[in-house]
Order: sequence, then C-alpha cells, then structure tokens
Amino acid sequence: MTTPAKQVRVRYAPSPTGDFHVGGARTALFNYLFARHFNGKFILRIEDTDQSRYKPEAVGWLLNGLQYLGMDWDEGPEAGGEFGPYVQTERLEIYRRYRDQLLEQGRAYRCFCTPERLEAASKEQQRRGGNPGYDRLCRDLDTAESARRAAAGERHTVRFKMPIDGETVVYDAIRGEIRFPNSNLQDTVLMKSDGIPTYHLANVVDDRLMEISHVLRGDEWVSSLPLHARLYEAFGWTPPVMAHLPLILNPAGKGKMSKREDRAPDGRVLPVFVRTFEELGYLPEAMINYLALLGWSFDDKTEIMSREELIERFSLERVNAAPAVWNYDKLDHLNGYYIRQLSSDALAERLLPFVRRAGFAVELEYMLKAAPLLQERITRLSDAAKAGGFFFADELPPYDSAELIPQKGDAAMARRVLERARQTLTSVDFSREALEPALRGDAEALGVKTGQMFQPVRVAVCGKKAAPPLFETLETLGRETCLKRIDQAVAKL
RNA sequence: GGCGCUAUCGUCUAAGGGUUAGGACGGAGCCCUCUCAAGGCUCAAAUACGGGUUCGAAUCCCGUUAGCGCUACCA
Repeated sequence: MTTPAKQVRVRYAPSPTGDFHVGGARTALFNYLFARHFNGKFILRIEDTDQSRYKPEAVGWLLNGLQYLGMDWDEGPEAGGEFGPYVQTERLEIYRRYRDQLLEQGRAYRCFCTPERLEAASKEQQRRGGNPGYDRLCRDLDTAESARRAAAGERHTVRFKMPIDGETVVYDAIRGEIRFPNSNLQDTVLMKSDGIPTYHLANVVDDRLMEISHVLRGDEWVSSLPLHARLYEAFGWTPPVMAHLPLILNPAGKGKMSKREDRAPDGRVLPVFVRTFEELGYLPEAMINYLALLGWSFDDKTEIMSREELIERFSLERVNAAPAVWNYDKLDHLNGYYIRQLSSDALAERLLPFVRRAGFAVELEYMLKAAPLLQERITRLSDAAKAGGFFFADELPPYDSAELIPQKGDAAMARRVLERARQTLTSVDFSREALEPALRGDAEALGVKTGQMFQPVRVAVCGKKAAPPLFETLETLGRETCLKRIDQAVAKL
C-alpha cells in the first residue's frame, strides 16, 4: 500500500444508542489496524446527536469493549487530545457556526414545514409517481422572510440545497467511482429544530476539524456519500479518502447482523454484543483475528495472525467489497486454537474468574493442575465450568448409574472393576506414572479390556463418559476424592 | 417502487486474461487412542444465468436474476 502523504488520522465514531456490537467492533478494528499500520492516530468520537435514542450506559459498553479487544485510542474520551471535545453534544456551538455559514452562502435553507406536512407531502409525491421525500417547499422562501420567521422563534430545521439536475460522482477507495443521479437526492436536514445537527453536518464538520485523513465506515453509508461530498464542496474542503467496509450479515445471510441476541435451537445464546463475547470467554486474540478476516484477507493461506501481524499486514487494497456472513463455528475454532496456544499458567489465570463465577470456590494452585487437562476440550473459557465441573465441585451432580456399566459388560462387571480399583487406589502412589500401570494390571488380573476397566472408574470419578485422560484426572482429583466417589458409585449399582 | 452496492465450494476467502480454480471453517472417512478432545492424513464441495470482447474469460463489458443497503427533524 502506498504510504499516504499526510499523517494518517482515522476515527471510529459510534453513536451511543445501544450495545457495542460486532459490526461496530469490526469497523473500529479496521480503523485501528489502518492507523497503527501507518503510525497514525486512532481517534474515538462519540456521535450523540440523537437525543431520543441516547443510552447513558452505551459509552461505557463501548469503552470497555474496545479495551477488552485491545484497541487503544490516541484521542477521544478519557484520552483527551488537541482536537476535542470528542463528544458531539459538547460541540454544538461549532456546528451552529457552520450552519450559519451555509445559510449565508445560500447552500442551505430554513424549512418551517411541520412533521404532518412533511408526511403529507411525501405521500403526495409518491401518489404522483415520484419518490417519497420532501417536496422542497421552503427551498425558495425569501431569505429576509425566512430570517424574520426564525427570529420570531418559529420552529424550523435547516436543509441542504442539493443540486436538482445532473449527477453527483463520488469516489470510494474500495469500490471506485459511484455515480448518483441528482434527481434522486433529497434536501436532507442538517440541523434539527432542537438546534442539534444531524449526523451529516456534525460528521463532516468534525472530520474536517479533527483533520481526519481517511474515513473507514460501514457500507450502509454509501447512500449518504453524495450528500457528504456536496457538503465538503459547499464548504470548499477536500474530503478525506472515503472507504466503505462490507456489511456483516447474520449467519442466515439475511440482513445485517442483528442488534439483538438470539438463541440457537439448542438454547445457546448467539452473541452479537462485544461484552457477551467477553462474558462467554472469547479471547481478544481470537476476536480480533476473526473480525479481521471478515472482509479482509492477507493471502491465499494465512489465517492465524497476531495483533502485530495484522497491523503489519493490513491494507485497504485487500478489503473486500462483498458483504460477509457471520460464522460462529469459525470463531469458535479460532478461539479454541488460541486457548490451546496459551501456556497452562496463563490459561489457569484466565479460567479462574469464569469458574468462580459459575459458583465454584477454586484456588489458583488447583486450577494450575486442572487447566491443562481442560485446555484441549474447551472452545470458550466459560465452557470450563461445565467441562470440568467434577474437578471443582465437592459433590458430583447426579448421573445415571447405567453410565457406569462398561461396553459389553454388565453391572456385576462394573462392581468388580470399581472394587478392584478402589483397592488399588488406596495404596498406590497417587501419580499418573504409578496409576496407569497399576490400573492396567488390574484390568489384566480381572480379565477385562482396558476400556472396560477405565470407563467405570472414569464415570465414577467424573460423573460422565467424556472427560480428560483418566490417570491425570485421578492424580489431580487426589486420593481422597477418588475413593469417596468410587464408593458412591458402587452404592449406586 | 426508486437509487446504490454486491455475486468463486454451505460459510469466510485466494487466484485480477492462460492454474488439475488454492486455503480455512463446517461435513464425511481413515489414523492415533482409556472416553472426549486435540493432532495427522484423505475425500466430497464453487466461478449465479445469458450475451459479448479475446487465440484464450472466474477474471474485462453489457443485460438478467438474486441478495443486501439506503430511501427519518436515526445513526
């Protein structure tokens, strides 16, 4: 990628109207990677111009989410910076100045139409076979009259005067040239009647004032590009490089990844919000790797990439134009992979809060022993409580005694096996190295296959058939617990 | 409806005029094995359709179809 001439300054500019979801995280990530790749600045700006949809918790969710994913920002809330404030409702005076400028230049006009009239006008337009939208009634209002009505306190919005004929040609760094017939474009509202700008005005003004060099945002914004291009033009500004990132579609491929969390047919939550992924124990390494692969690729082979590699390799040229369908299986695969890459110490530490939250009182020392046995068997950190509950619980949850009966065996065999094992476990050195030959010897002495020997013991001790390797498990659990559980199992037979 | 974007295995993608169309997830099979995993090997699986351009098209152009996005005093 050719290095941009001026300093790269990009921003992620969400509106705090809801939870921070993966679509937003992907947009933030591409901005972050782009900035870090060029040693530029990654700026966070809060676009809170929609008062009615504003959610006070949203900024917290956002900041926490970015921190969890390890995307540090150079300027913005909590970071400061010389282009602040970075919250739009703290910049209202600025937008009013630019509104006035457009008004004076005749590039915008006051609209006194009521919502009711707007609706009626839109319907009338449609009835006449045109497009729905505003009929531009106030566009040619006398300026003195307009100013007088405004001064008298009459409620109004300010609309941008779009050209009526011809076309607006814009350029997108990913898609190239895009042409829009002006006959299709609206005189969009720039300033609402409450004196707060809409996205379009605030965004363009801020990007200019904050010296944003590249705008990387979601594909849903391409339809606003002509307006934004005309706004830059009206102000006499050169627009930043605009790049629209492909949308993330829900797993069904039908529509944008929803902003609501559904459940799979089996009842599992299908997370959409960043904090849900965090709560379920997705590692930031996996999230970032997966997100980066949604709409971007490095080459024909490489998929596993660390943050540093992503930063080094990221380029706008390799961003795809087509929308991408979200795939939970692939994310799970990556998460499992990154879990397996962790040292057992690191895994134990990460596991501890999850297992404790599930209600088990566990110490780090014990977790250090259990973690390696769980490592290959979990795809998310939160899976550990279920997969290894028998490690952490005092009492095993109830299980079906039929599970104790070995393949091609019967209850009598299970009893013989367990009683023999109990005897052995009472005296043998309680290490995996000693346990294995001892129990194998028991199998031989009893004339049963090793599987028939191990399975009843495994179920007695773990309460289920699918569990980590037996001897390591026994060793971790300790003699006392193992003997107790075998006694309980024998009693069930 | 209008406007816009997009179109390679089920999914994420590579190949950007010449390849047996490559990789990954998922699926199937085999191996390993005390179960479950993990790991290794193998297999099935794609250029939406129709026209051009060209010696040659997944690749360039046009059309169709389909999907998605936008069509607010929301972002």
